[in-house]
Amino acid sequence: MNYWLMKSEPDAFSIDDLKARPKRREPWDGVRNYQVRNMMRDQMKKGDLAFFYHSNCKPPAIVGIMEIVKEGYPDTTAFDPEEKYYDPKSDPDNPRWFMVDVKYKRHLKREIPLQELKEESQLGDFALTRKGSRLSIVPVTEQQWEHILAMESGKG
DNA sequence: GCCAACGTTGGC
DNA sequence: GCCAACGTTGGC
Repeated sequence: MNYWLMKSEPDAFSIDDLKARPKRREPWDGVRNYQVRNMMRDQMKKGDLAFFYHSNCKPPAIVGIMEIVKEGYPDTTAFDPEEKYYDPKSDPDNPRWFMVDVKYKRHLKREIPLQELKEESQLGDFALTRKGSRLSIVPVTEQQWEHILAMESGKG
């Protein structure tokens, strides 16, 4: 059982958008970064839990929880020239990009802003707040997961 | 809108 | 394999 944090710009796809999808499920497509691709293809397992993080907004924050419901499989949006994330170098016979399916679990009782996560020294070396980190999916340790859930009800 | 930090591309 | 140029991310 692994834990993750997955970023999305709420203007493009928010947690409310996910909740509104049929069966509250959606493929997490459009990732075009090799490190993140590798995580989705190799490490993310069915049943893993992930924080939904709103990025590039005010304030950037963890807003909810979702579950990985389908493990890595080829990202078909890479094959379609009509798609925003079309990549002519991804061959259907040898796909370059992968995605997972996620399912909405719940909103947090309150949003936990990035600023608060940065100030929380007990989170230790957290991939989200590491200097220069720009990955759209980052691993979360079990300790960090539990601590953030405690922050959910501990303040605000 | 700015820009630091990274990642990717492609000429050599 | 090096590295300059360029593109992207995402906080601020």
